[in-house]
Amino acid sequence: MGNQKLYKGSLQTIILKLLAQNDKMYGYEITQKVKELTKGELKITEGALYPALHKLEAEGLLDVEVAKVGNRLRKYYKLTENGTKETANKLEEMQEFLKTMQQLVNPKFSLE
Amino acid sequence: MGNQKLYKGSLQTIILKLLAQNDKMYGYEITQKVKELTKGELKITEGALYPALHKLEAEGLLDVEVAKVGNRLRKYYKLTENGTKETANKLEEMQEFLKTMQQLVNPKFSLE
DNA sequence: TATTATACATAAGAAAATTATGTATATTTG
DNA sequence: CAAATATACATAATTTTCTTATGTATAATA
Repeated sequence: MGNQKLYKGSLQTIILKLLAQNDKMYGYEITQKVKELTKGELKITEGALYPALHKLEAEGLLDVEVAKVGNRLRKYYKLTENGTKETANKLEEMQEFLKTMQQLVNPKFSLE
Repeated sequence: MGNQKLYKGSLQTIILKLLAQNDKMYGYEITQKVKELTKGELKITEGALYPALHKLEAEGLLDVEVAKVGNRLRKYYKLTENGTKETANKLEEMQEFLKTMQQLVNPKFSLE
């Protein structure tokens, strides 16, 4: 389908950041929120999202809580204490990266 | 060794950008230039760099020219015509990504 | 009633790194 | 002058993180 210009490694940070802002979210909700916040720029695929959520949970950064809504299940994820700490780290790393890349890539800053 | 916060996929763009600014460069020179420009923030490892250069060459984005300096060889890479076009595309994509991520991650823009 | 949206999941494969080696020459330092 | 560091290439095994494709099932909408 290939629109995607999501650099590998950034998905975790996006998930964590959203959970830091929203307390608890479920998978599908995350995909919709990202689409909304980025005006369709970023589309998180399910094949990337669910494994990422499972991994973050396995690492102890997220807690999961299953809820039944109507007849359908939802898995609500929220940050653990460790997850909150890691979120801060990852956000800082991301900011650094953005700043650095901005400088490398920005045409106004191209003094060799 | 793991400092690295290079998001996967960004290395190609970095290489192309540097070659757009410097006409021709060799591998080792690229690693040093990135280190210098980012004040040590980004360190391009050889295991990532050389395969990336080979790939860009195989895709016809780079031309290579071997030079002998003293008793040691250098492989100078430069953009092909196609490479120049692709560089523009990749830079635009990167700019988009940086803008989008900035919005997602920037604390000042955290209205849910 | 058929399509689209909601909601989860996983498996095969590809892409792009990391980490560890290997080879060799040139320069610097103790 | 010997040892260490820097220069300069390379590749292989492994890991990480996606894409793409597929599967299941319920709810809402056209």
